Formats: sequence, C-alpha cells, structure tokens
Amino acid sequence: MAVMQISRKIDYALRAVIHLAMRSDERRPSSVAEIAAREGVPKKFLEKIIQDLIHHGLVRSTRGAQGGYTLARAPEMITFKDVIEAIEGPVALNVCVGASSDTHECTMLPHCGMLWVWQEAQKRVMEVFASTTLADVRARTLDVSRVLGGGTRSPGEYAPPSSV
Amino acid sequence: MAVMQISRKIDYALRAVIHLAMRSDERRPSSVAEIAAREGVPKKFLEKIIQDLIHHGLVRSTRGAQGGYTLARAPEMITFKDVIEAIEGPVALNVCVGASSDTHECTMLPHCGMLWVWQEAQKRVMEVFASTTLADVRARTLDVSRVLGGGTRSPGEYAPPSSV
DNA sequence: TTAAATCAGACCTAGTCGATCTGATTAGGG
DNA sequence: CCCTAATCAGATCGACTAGGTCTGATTTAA
Repeated sequence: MAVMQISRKIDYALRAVIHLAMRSDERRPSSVAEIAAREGVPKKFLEKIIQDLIHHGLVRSTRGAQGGYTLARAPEMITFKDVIEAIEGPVALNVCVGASSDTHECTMLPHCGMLWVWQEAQKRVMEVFASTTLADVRARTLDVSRVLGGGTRSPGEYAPPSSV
Repeated sequence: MAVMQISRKIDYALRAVIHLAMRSDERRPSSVAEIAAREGVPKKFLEKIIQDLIHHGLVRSTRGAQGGYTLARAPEMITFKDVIEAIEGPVALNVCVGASSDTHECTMLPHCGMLWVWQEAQKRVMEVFASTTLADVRARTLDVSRVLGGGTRSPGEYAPPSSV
C-alpha cells in the first residue's frame, strides 16, 4: 500500500544494534534470543540479519556458550546509513539513481527530466540517515523515558545507565 | 536489491503527466498509445495507471475517436506528491509512520526510539515532492535541451522550485 | 456505420519478502 | 572430556505483490 517503505529487515537490524548500543557499557554480549525477545523480532530471522551486520563489520560475535553479540564500534560511530546499506546495499530511490553511475538505464529515454528530483530527494533522506547515530537514538530514548517517569510497562526491567 | 525504491507505477505515472505537461499548450489530447510509445511504457499497463490519475482528479479524458488525455490542472498546480499519492496512497517510510496517526503499531514496543528518525526523513523527502511541480520539470527539461548536453549545471546543485 | 479510442475487470506469473528448518561448528563449565 | 549453550551456514518455503496482459464493453468523431 504505502510507498517507499523500508523493509522489515532494516527495521529489525536497527532494533538489534540499538539494543546493543543500550548495553554497550556492559561487557557481557547479548544473545540472539535475548535481543529477539526484548525487541519483538522473530529469532531465526534475526539470526540471519545479524550475520549480515557482522559481515559488514558493524557487529562482533562471541561463539559458544555465554556467547552473543556486541557492537564492533562505539554507538556514536555507527549511523543509520551504515546499517541500512549493510542490510540492503546502496539506496536508490529510482532505478536510474544508481550509486554506480555507469549503469544508465535512462539513456534510451529522450528526456529523463525526473532524475534530478530523485537525486535531490535521495540526498535529503540520506543526510538524515548519515547524520543519525545509534548514540543519538540512545540519548533520545533515555531522555524520553526519564521524562515519562521511567519504564512503566517493561517486561523484565533493565537498569538504564545512570550517566551518559 | 536497493532499498526504498519507488515503484514502476509511480515512475510511469510521472512520465505520463510530464508528457502531458509538455503538450499542455496544444488543445489536442494525447492518446495512451502516443504516451506509451514516446515515454517507453507498456501500453496496457499505462492505461490502468492513467485511470488511477483520472479517478484522483489529476487527468481528464476524452473518450471516443480522436480522444485521449489532458491534465486536469495547470502543470504548476500538480506536484510529485499529488501523483505519488494518487497512485500508491499516503507515503510511510516505516509501518509505524502512518499518515493516520491513530494506528500505532509500535505501542507494544517498550521503546520505539527510531520513530523520530523515520518521521524526520519522511518530512525531508516529502518537502521535495510537495514543492516540485510538473512545471518545474518542464522548465528544467526545456532548459537542458536548449543547452544540448551541456554539463553547465554541477551535480548537487538544486534550483528551488518557483511556486507551490 | 465504422474505426479509433477510453473504460473496466479478470487474469497471469515471476520474483521477492519474511520467515523457518536442519544441521554443523564453537566454546565454557562441570 | 563431555554436555550444553550458543553462533554459523545454507536450503527451503508460503504468501504476497509488483508488473503486466487479455478480453470485451462503451463512447464518439468522421
């Protein structure tokens, strides 16, 4: 129905890394089971997704018992753009707005007068994604939860870090 | 592959209305066969798409022999947003960013710390689509064709549309 | 009256999205 | 030195939809 939607994969990937960012001061890694339960993501699906994040250098894993995942970089060094492109490759609003500009699918068209519009729109949205880090989201979330008087309805409460 | 792509339908719909905008000074309507051939769009598919545009009041039709389509409004009164929403309904970057704000699919999540990011990104992209009219595209296209392949305009430069 | 056109709806199909199943591998704790 | 907890890898799978077609009815200028 609605157009231009991000995929479930991206949504889940971001929930996962945000989860990790929230716990980046603990030294214990988070298991896929824990993340899936806390963030409301199908466990097996999340497992696949985190693999992508690992292969793109955003997440580190510890195998075996007591294993799990941690961020490979500090939360302020991971942007939405990083995560989105790790999961789905380069963003292209339209087929002709390829990141690799050598694939001109519009060359046969006598006039692709729309190209600049897609480019501009994409530029604007990527500005947001490239400038928003996990640390930003964490800061906002903690801020909001403090204003709202703490987590009232959290199943299995967690202690937010006291200082930022 | 690439994420957040607009659909073929939107691309085709915009090609069609831009085609009509180019010929808005003639009084002869353009047939679907003509538009399809000139814009490189499958004819039968385009027929369906134009029906959507008609039902949303963007295009007017003349039935029977010598019939065809014309814009229902002046090119400077039709924006990309108009066309996009006519074809696919309201834009929502993520499921939780509904235009109808009463459908909160994220309420069960203890913390949807991403919502503001989607909202901000969507706001930015919709600013472009809402402020770009068919007249803007026409003006740019005519300008470019007059210069004839001139790389005079540096990529990234954005000439703000004249009016809303 | 006929040819040129739009209109309406069912229909099709290949691909992808979201997700699961199975099993192999790795490692910590007894 | 096993056993269990965990990640890793690949195949598989159903449902849905994007993209497009087919058929036929209706309208109208010439």
